[in-house]
Amino acid sequence: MSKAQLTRETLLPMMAAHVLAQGLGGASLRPLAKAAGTSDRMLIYHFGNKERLIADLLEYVAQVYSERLDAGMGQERALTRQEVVARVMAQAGDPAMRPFMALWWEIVAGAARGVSGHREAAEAMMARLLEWLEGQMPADDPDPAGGARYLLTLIEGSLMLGTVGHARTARAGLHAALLAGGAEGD
Amino acid sequence: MSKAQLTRETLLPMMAAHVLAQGLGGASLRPLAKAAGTSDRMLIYHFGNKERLIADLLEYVAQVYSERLDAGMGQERALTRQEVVARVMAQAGDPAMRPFMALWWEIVAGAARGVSGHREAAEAMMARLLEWLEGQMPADDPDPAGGARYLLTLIEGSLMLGTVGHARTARAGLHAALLAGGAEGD
DNA sequence: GAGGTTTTGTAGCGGTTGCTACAGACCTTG
DNA sequence: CAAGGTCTGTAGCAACCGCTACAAAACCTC
Repeated sequence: MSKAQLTRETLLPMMAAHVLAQGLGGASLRPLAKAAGTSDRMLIYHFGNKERLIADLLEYVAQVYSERLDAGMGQERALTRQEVVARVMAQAGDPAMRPFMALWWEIVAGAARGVSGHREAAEAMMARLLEWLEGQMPADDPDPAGGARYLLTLIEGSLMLGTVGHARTARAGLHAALLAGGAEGD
Repeated sequence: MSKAQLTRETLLPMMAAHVLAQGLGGASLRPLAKAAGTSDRMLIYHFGNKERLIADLLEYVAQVYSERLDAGMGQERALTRQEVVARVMAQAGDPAMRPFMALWWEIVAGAARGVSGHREAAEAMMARLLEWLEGQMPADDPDPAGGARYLLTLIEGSLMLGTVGHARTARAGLHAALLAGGAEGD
């Protein structure tokens, strides 16, 4: 075990880190291999071709994302829908999440173009986030299932507007959404 | 005028068509030039370098998008917020819009990575759409400005979920959003 | 230790990338 | 017609792309 053995499982985390930092666009074999401490030759050997490598890599990223959500699962429920949204937006706005958000939009773009593996990964991540959101809905919520879908739509719209320079618009949108029938003024 | 003269203005539309069809990812000089009926040599001559070319191209796309919104501006206002959303979603779901949506997510991804020109183009398009939405709000809406921002957030979230295989989730989210305090059942 | 399979390094192929050097065509101005 | 700028075609550079041929290690089994 003096030399770290190189298998798909040991390779994927290091390549995922590289893709998070550098983006999917520039994810070519040689830089990817360097980040994982191997050669392009070995990546092809282990994954067959680049297309399968990227698909496997995204599947791995989706799985890591799932596990991270599970880790944050334990906390007590929020009391209102606003609070649910505020928590998620705060977490997504965390600078540590920036590389992940950047990768996320690349995955969405790939899904829109039909690039193999992208839609699957994105779909899995959204399904997981939806499930998590359902578990986070206030205990007295009249419609937790529909509400979670509603909040997911709002949240993702807000995140997109935020990355595009319209954070202000998104904030106003959330405000109008969640305080429409609410108690607090302003 | 036997030979079409090649200026930035005549080049941009043809390159925009190519990028809409093929995506930004594979937008390299030679294919772009071929689509525009020139050589890579001339593209560099007219735009300086690829970075500026893409930035100019996206600016042009944003402008075309603006004009298209203006063209659809004339119709009478919707009567309810639901109707506004339904119209926009129907238009965005039109197969003719698919290439544009695919390009859109690539622009968002570029904006998230800080690629030059992407954030500007995306911001302009969202600003334009927001303005358009404000003009489309029902005449009796209690808060047209906030409502437009709210609907924009919802719509963009729905579009993203749709391209990622979660159209069903988006539909449920919209349903929960717009019929929550509404009058009509189902 | 022989034989066979699995894993790895070296080198390179044909193609594409953004960009440039050079020269010739063109068109305008004197 | 000459001079000088604007425009464009040809050719090519150095770097990179995904991928492969070949051979040598490393390993496991008998």
